[in-house]
Amino acid sequence: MSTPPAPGGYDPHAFEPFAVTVDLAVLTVREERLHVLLVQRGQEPYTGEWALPGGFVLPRESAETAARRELAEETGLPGATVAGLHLEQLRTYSEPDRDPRMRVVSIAFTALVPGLPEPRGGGDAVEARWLPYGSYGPLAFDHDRILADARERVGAKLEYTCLATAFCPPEFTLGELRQVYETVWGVELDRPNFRRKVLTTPGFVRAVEGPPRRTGGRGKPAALYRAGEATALHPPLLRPEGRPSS
Amino acid sequence: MSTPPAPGGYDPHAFEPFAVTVDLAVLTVREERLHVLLVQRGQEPYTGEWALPGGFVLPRESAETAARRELAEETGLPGATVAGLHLEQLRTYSEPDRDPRMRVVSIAFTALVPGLPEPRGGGDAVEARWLPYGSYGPLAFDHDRILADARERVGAKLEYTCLATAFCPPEFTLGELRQVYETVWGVELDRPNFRRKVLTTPGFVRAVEGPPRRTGGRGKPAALYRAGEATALHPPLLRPEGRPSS
DNA sequence: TCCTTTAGAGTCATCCTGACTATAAATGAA
DNA sequence: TTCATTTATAGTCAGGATGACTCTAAAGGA
Repeated sequence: MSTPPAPGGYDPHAFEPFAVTVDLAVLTVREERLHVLLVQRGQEPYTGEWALPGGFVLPRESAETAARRELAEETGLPGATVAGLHLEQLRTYSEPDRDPRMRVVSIAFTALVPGLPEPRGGGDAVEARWLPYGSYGPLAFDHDRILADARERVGAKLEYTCLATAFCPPEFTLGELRQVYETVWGVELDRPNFRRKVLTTPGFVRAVEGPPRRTGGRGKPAALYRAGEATALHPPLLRPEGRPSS
Repeated sequence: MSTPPAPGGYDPHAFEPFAVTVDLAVLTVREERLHVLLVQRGQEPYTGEWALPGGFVLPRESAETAARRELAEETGLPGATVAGLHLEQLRTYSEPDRDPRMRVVSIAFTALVPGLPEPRGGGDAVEARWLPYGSYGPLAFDHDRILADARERVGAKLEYTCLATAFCPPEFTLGELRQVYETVWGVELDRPNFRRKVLTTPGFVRAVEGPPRRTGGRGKPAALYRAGEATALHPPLLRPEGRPSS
């Protein structure tokens, strides 16, 4: 028998309840390093420690709605930014003792973002910050595990989807796009080969009209591109060797 | 604020609870068709309709433990079979109205199995059966959606993992392995090319010693193989064209 | 005995990739 | 000013992987 002790009436309060939360692994590339959006907890348990943004799903919300709400609350990122964010479900963590308070099942999401404004704390979070991946002590709960899963998933998706453009601003150079791959994979890629692959994959990127060029960098100015309409990479762009998961 | 109305005390009964369930998309290949393990519901809601096996996660269980328990209960499959089954989390479905009774969040799993004994009903299930994918009316809840997601995921994983051997018995012919790909993808593959790809991928399959051969089939007897130690396919075995999702 | 079916060996042209070379256009240092 | 450095971008070339085939072997069924 699998039904909890509420045979016919489904009394929602008759059995020990689960809490359902969402956690967000929001990743970006800054200064050639992978960065993670973390918040400092303002409540028990793990008060003062770094954790992924997230929180309880409310009674009438879907998990994705809750994820956007919590992200906006805890990081103060602009509403339009959060609304337009591409969220993807990572997996659900349900070990019985992952939260010391009570039984909490957490649905984890991953989001990839280009450079964003500095976040600020809010809601249950004292502070919110971009930190380089791995540059922090152990996170609260099982959030280190979630983050590792997120990184692995993102690394894999870069191979066979056009997801890398999500890390870039609306207009970007091929060098910036290559940086995304190099940073997430932790390898160096051959520039001409990368360029060839991206440009010969139909719909991966679209050249921006006229010859506008990138300012600021060291070398020769680069042409600008926008994300194309393709979502999948056929054939894929495989990372060299097995994964050297930095 | 995201914390439910239990600021300091975490009274588990103080707010409207969520129920957490698991649902299983168990797939196999039978007679050149993809089959799904379904149960006929013995309880409200959707009494008498076909649904995925599954049920409530108990207070001290992880989702995966619950999935195995429910599968054993509802289908009567042998305990050893269920224990050794490779379960993979698919995703979690959390739309507020997906269950008419109350708020239910369901963690869906996918399992790939070789030919298995006929299941029987049990627990909340009146009956349990293998049905050809798509050969049934609408399923209970959002289970059609879950099943479609499972098929898509499995099709994708066949490309870049060695997962196809999970559909095969311990010893199998390359023809049987090819059938798995053809059935899940809904395409025909060139036999010599498929053979070359499988045999030149290190660790995909291991030839069984001595020249034992397959009985029963029409044509020339085939050599037998076992699953190798590899789990990933580098480079992948891509399906032809875009997905003709049957 | 043939026809059909499947296994399995092998060929060939094409595409894709990794490794390189070379040139152009910017910045910063000497 | 000049040069070294950095990055972008155009090519080349060989080898590997793939798709489309052909051919032979070995079984069962008509």
